[in-house]
Amino acid sequence: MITAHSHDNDGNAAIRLFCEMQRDGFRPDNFTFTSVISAVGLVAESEKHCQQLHSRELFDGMAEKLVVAWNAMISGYVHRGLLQEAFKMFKKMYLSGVQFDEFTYTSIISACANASFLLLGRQIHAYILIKMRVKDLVSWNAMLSSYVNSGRMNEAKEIFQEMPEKNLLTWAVMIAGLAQNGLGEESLKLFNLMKLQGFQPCDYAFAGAITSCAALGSLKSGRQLHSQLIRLGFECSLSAGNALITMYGRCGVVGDARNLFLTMSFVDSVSWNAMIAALGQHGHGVQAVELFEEMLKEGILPDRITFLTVLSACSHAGLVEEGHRYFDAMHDIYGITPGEDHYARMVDLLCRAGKFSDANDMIGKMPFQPGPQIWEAFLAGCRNHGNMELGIQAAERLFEMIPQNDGTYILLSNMYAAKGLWDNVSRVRKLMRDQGVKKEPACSWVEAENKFHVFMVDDTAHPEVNAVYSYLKQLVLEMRKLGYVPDTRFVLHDMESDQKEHAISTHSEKLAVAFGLLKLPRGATVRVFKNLRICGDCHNAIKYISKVVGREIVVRDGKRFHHFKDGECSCRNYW
DNA sequence: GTAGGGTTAG
Repeated sequence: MITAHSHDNDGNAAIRLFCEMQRDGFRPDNFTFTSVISAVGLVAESEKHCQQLHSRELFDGMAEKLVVAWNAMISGYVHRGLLQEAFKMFKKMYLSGVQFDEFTYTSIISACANASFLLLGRQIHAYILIKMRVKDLVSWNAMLSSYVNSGRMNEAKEIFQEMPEKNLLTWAVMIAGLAQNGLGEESLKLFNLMKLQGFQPCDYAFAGAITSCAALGSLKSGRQLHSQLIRLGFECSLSAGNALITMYGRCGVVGDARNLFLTMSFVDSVSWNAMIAALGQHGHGVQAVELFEEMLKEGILPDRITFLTVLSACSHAGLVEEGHRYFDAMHDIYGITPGEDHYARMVDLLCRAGKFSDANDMIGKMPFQPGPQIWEAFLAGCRNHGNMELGIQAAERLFEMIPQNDGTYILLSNMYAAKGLWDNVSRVRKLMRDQGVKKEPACSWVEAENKFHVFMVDDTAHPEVNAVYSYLKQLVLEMRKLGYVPDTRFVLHDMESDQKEHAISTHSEKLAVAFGLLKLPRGATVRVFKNLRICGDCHNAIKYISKVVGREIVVRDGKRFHHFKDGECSCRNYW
């Protein structure tokens, strides 16, 4: 009977029965003890029917400790989140010479997955791999997801290869893991392989694949996945639906995201957060804020992420007052303590708006030391407003905190270049070289003719690059007639001025835009993606291009979207 | 008598 309650997850009922049993004078045996240990493990300390009953005492009192009892102890600890205790028990078990079985392994793997005890996890993992060749599928999956969750994708791939069998969950974990770790193309390949091997993808696998499309900007594959999803009857899946909202937003079609959001039969706070984020990334700050207010009216509680997205939305749209109001409300009304990330959004909002002294006040009010996030936001704002003095201060802090971060050097060097202080530019560049820091290469890509075309600066690798350059030349002639003047302040090295013009004319985003215009059907919107922030001259040039060709051009850079149309950009130069 | 694996939002 005690076991039955334990199986029903009713730990308290089992404990009560055990107390009765003892009161009536029955002596519990090993089996009873094990069940009760398990029952105690199910219940939180504060909710336990009998506070005096501790699994550890029961365990220590057992005359003969079989593997089952050890397992019950370990899984109880894991269940209550006492991971250190679980590891201690595991070690003790090893020292006592009792052989582990698959129950032991799964509990301990799960403990490794739940914590950042990665080092310990690795030792145990190595041990398990050697000691136990035969594992069941669930243990393998637990191991796989612990690697995926800690971002160790090479190890995860090894495990995935090594697994003697796989199920739906194995595939889903791997597909989502690749998506989250910047390996979108591999993730989509795996999704197709899954189907080829006869597995019908579940909605979690779909969600992972859709997330990859969002990262890559592959609207085409994203739409295909959406229709497959409907055909297979997963239309109501929350995780897939939420991933789709993000995918549409991140692929530049925020209207499609909104349509989906409005027609989904179930939504949760993740859906709301995703939709608010999509609006914010496209610079629709007012709409984002309105949606947030609607969320509150519907009685849905905002969380930390909701506030991050709302503050970002305010920042991209210059809604300073609203930002302040929500920042205060977060703590005062919703009881959420702002983290460094929330403060960083506020600093970003204020600096972007040129309110540096307010930003400094904000930093002064922080209950902890400002970290890299704060100074990065500060520096970016200084760069936008050409505030050299404060920019240098922020950069110095960043050099101390994260000397290997390429962005600091680049922003600082950009600031000097914009003012024509070329000596300082070369000093920063030298410092960067001396520190062994490499700039992440800029690249832009565009989806056309069923594949992605990637362009680097001054690209020579793409097979059709000559056609792109000659088309760009033609475009520039037309643009100049409308008043376009190349802005060479955005070159990073000092050189002769015609060389500077050449240098900016080959920026990757210009190449990708030109290629898209050449290859996509007449009149179709061109959607270009860039890994870093768009360059100021490119931003200006693409405005002119949109006017010359009479087409809409959408660029997603590392931070946000720019919709170019009729010579204007949706960001209204606020970015 | 003991156990366990997933997803979506920034």
